[in-house]
Amino acid sequence: MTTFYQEFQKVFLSVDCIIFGFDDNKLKILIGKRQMDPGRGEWSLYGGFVRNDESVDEAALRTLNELTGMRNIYMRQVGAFGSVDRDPGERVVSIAYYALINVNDYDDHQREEHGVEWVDIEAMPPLYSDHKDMVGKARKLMKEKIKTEPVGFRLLPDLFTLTQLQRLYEAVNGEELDKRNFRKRIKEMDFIEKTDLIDKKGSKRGACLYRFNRRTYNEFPNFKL
Amino acid sequence: MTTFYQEFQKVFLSVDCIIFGFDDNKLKILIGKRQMDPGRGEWSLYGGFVRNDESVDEAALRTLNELTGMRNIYMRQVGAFGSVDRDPGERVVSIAYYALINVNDYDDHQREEHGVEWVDIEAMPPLYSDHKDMVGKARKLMKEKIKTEPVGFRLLPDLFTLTQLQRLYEAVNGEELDKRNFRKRIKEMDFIEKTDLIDKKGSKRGACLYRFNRRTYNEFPNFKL
DNA sequence: TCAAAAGTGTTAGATTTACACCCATGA
DNA sequence: TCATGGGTGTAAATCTAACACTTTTGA
Repeated sequence: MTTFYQEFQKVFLSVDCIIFGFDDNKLKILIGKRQMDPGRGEWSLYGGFVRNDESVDEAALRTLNELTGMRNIYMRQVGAFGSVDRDPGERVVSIAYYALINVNDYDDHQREEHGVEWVDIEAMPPLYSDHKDMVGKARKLMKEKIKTEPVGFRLLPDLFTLTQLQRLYEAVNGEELDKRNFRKRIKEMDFIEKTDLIDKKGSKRGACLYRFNRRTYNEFPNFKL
Repeated sequence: MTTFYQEFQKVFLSVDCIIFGFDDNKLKILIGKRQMDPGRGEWSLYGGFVRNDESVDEAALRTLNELTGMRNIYMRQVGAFGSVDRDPGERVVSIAYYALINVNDYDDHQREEHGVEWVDIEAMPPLYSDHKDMVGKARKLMKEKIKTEPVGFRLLPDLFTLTQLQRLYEAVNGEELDKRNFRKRIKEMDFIEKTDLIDKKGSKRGACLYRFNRRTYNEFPNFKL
């Protein structure tokens, strides 16, 4: 293979993952204490380096899979973070990605083995390097996305109650919603199907369980919340 | 300096610029025929490589300045493009940026020296590598941005008519707008100031010239179009 | 004198928001 | 029996969208 660009400098390229979860009516992200230098012991996003035989997106998926063992994770790019001094040792440019997972699908032992924890996004500790900026931008993008595309379901179990769904949107938007107006809008979306199953965990009376029907959505994609 | 990451591979990192302009009631971008291998002769965005002593954002600004001689250009990151084979020769990951400039501010001789042209975005030729994807994403992001932040003025002269402003929004949104409704909304925005100057170029009767007042906007930032 | 762009208000319909009570159940 | 969350409809207010004619002037 010919080398075309000898005169230019190369950089290390990494990916960092903002992994969102929803639990206890709160939006959470998965962070851990860095186990490597530089920055050992500081709270940090989970990341990895991009290899030469994989795309940047593939590197992010691989990294997510390494951490969670999960596949088919919803993931979107947040952007490139490229300050000169963002890594204290070497020039490392990082591409941030956010992911949406259902916390119940993530095995707790695997989580502990990797030394990561679910942390309430409203009560995040200081983070390593520019990771706080990454989280901020990821959150903003996710908030916009979840308004216009049915991706919020990725944060919930397959079966969920309308109150759970409402609490999710409240956590993401940072404001309370009116129960009746919220349910009115849900009713208009045929792809949010009522099942005949009842959830008894959340209340004494029990609440109907719903599911997202992707088929129906694809036929008539008119999501708006 | 210590090397922490010896085991990982480095990549070339470039920036590519989607430079939007507005002329002849059409949204345009600045592209040129590649003067280097690989891809010599193909239509391409203007780009450059990231140096180790500058941030990625700085590299984009430097590249924009190299091409246009302009400073204080409005510029936002589009994202990282990192397919393995996006560059036929070497592994090059590129960070795309879009910029908004007023075509009148760009010296035509300088433009010709760099061999770039303003091309109607609705009639773009095929572009080198993944540049078409970059343009698509840039356009989508710009379209969203221009709805909620007063950045469209960057594409117009300091003094502009309401018809010019309307044509700009029509070009970006890809649909015609109602003149009366459009002007009603403009009137509500105090930071779009009517001057007592008249433009006689666009019509026989003459149209009032307006300007964007950033001070007023900062006091009461309520833009929405 | 006429073609071409500038400028100007009103109304119907659609959307959004505010709001309060009864129900079923487990503790 | 009572505390807790589940479930339901209406009306006012706001926002959006549709629509047509007069003015000015250079060619």
